[in-house]
Amino acid sequence: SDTFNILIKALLGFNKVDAALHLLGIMSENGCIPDEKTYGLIVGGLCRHGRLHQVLELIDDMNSKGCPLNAITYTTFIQAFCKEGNMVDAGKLLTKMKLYAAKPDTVTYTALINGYYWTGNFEQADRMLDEMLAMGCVPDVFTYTTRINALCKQGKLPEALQTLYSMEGCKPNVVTYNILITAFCKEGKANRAAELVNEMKSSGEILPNVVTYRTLIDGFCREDNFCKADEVLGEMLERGLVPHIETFNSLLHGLCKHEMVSQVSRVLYEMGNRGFAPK
RNA sequence: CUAGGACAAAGU
Repeated sequence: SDTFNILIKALLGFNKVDAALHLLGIMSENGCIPDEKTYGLIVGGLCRHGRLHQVLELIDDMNSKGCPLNAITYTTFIQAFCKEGNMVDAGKLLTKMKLYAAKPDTVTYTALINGYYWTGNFEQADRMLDEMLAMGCVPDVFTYTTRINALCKQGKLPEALQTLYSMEGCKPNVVTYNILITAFCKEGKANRAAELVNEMKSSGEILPNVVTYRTLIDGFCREDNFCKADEVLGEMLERGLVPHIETFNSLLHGLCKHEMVSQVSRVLYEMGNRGFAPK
């Protein structure tokens, strides 16, 4: 069944979910028993395509074959509901999962916490975190980052920063910082955001990525600080990162408005260098 | 040797 798992994984990589399902059938016909991973792969594929009803059918099939869902597969399924914003079914699944002695872990809880806060249910998100800790699961970067995101979305930036600086057992990464950078930019504090970028750089291990730069450039643009935005673009290009065409456009918009002609031509030149055609 | 969880996306 290892062989089949490799094939199934490959098919799913090409989004060939039906072909993978077909292969699952063939497997059984040939007396090859799908294992937990086989099912996990297929559930993941179905979830990614929003075909949650078929997952339910598959679960029946699994049960009849004496192969109950394991923790990973439960989590995959739970997360699919979270992504749809269907926290009712996500919560039901969690209950079921606990009943079946498949212990929810940090990944499971983080997915749920993220789901609750995206749907604006911050109280429940906090409760999930409490439950997670009570169950002895250790928060990791993903958990902290999700929590910081929730605080930011509620406008609690001071608390978010406090959380950043009190992380234990793991270190913030570029995503953690990006979330805070976004939050400051949205509050019209692009300068503060830029400080955070410097802070992450000076940590020596975390490098800004395209998301970081794009966020910061947009932040400066919405404050009409196109000089700074242009500076950031320059740094980005120096580092060999490729901005999205929209980033160029939003910057050009501002530079034109302020009649910063020489910089406009320079940006256009840089665009051309990178194979972007103005459109 | 990686089957599951976290981030941005302008102007008009």
